[in-house]
Amino acid sequence: MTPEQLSETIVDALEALVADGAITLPDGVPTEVTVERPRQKGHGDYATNVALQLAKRVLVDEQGTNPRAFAELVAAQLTASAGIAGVEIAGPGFLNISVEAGAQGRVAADVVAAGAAYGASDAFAGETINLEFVSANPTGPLHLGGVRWAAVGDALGRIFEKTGAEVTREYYFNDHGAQLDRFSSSLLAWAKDLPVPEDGYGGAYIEEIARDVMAKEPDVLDLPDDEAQEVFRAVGVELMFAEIKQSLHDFGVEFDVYFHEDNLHQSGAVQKAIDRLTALGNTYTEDGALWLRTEKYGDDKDRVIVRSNGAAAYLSGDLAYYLDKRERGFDRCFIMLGADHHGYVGRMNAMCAAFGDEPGKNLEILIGQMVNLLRDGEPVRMSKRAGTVVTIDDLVEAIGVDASRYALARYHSDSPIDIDLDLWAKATNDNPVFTVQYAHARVSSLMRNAADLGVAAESHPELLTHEKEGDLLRALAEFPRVIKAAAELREPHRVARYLEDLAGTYHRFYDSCRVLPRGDEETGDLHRARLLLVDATRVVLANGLFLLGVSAPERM
RNA sequence: GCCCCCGUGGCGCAACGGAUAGCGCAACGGAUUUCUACUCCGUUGGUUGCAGGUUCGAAUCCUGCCGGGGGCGCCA
Repeated sequence: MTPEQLSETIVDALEALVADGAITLPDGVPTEVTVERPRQKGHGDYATNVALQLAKRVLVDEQGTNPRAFAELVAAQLTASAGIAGVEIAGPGFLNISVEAGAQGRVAADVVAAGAAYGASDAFAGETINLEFVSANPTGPLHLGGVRWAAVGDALGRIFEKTGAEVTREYYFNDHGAQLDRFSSSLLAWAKDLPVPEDGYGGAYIEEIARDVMAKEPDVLDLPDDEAQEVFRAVGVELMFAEIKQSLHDFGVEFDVYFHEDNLHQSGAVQKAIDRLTALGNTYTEDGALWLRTEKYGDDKDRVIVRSNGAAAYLSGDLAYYLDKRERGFDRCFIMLGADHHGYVGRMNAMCAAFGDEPGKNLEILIGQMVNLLRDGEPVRMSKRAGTVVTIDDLVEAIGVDASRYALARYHSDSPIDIDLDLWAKATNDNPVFTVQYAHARVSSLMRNAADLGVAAESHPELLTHEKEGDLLRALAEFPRVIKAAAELREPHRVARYLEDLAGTYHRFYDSCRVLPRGDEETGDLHRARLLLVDATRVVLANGLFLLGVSAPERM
């Protein structure tokens, strides 16, 4: 019996009590109730706080009651329900519920039958979601700043898809404005053997790109400087686009849309967005510049969108981009940024409201704290100007894609993280990604052995009565709720933590429950039932790793 | 000065307002010649930064303080 099914059973019990006239619920019977796994052993398989939640609103004989008295009524009704082995009242009015072994054991067959689909739900069905993440400037290779969201954003996308949403992954190239002048002048400076310009970019990649541009356009240095710089800009940016896309592809992240800021300016979309906001009365002119009334919608102050020299300010691109997404039909637009951009949250939400939309719903901005790398216990320092940049490719080269993605996705994005490269490269149990992948390999090995012995999995739910079998079944039943919570809270790390728990639970089961027959022992139903449980574990480990974009190896 | 995030055993972290705050590592002591030992069991270790408040119930919500990280342009 899964928590969802138990919730239904409890709702049915409440309805039966109402139908019998035992209680009155003026606000109606809830459609679902909270069912959780008790932390403490001895508190049953599941616990619910319905009695505490509803006690204030329930009437018995037209009178109010207290949580414990109400709990007694629910417990009596529930005890008579199918699949329930026992109910105890504890503390202020918790109901601790034990489930019959047969009802519990069916989970294994359900998981295996669902296969890759196990864990899916319709919690976000009908939602059209746009996820914008990474969006690093095309003035250099992808560095560590954007990498966290590459892993977490893609995982979140997979989680939303698993809960029924339609997801578009999108990357915004800021290929408009002064930074590209700095990029192209840096390339030109290198080509002409001049020092790195003020505010320019340094580093080995500038040299590489400049060389590549010169290889493609051998006569570039014969042109006047301004024309030469234009060639370096056009060709250099194309090369950067290609390199960034390749890095992301190698990282296992596929974007559906690469959106170019420059298009918004060329197509008139920026002007259209500004006109829209002006029509809504949310702009004004002062000191020769055009301002957006963001303060009116909760920002610290108003923001310039067209500078007094006539140039569009950076925010104007964001206005047009947001409007474009909304017009493409996205109900929910997510933008994932690093902590160094948290100052944008206020103006972006205000911008959303200025269009008449609802910040937090139509536009949701997620902030991820900083990532640092540790090598030999020492932080790896970065300087963009000196060119000592740690790139996504450097990270992958050091620990591989699987460990990189797992390491970035296993922490709450509100916490800054230090990635210890030595730890994440280890093949031991203190490396979390190893722990989970190893469990999958161990399970796969067992399945192979079973096939060699000719033992086939079979469902015998009533035979799975061992304590460790119960632990494993309950853990497997938890998976859909973990995914749902991860989606609702935008917290993919919950999936990783769950998998680590599951791996531990499996190891404990494995240690005390022999699965395959030994020697010339005859194969029995318990062997087959346990093998089904092992297969179910394999399914959940594989499905969970998939959500994180991490491979599930069959051998290690 | 203002804004955002964080503060939980020695270390790294978890816990959607619920019960005796969990997990991994480290430390100590055991099991087991193993269906992948890259395993399992046990022990030690906490006033959840501090002080108030809300609640039947607070690590979690609110206020103030202390400490750490990041950010505050008519740059992009």
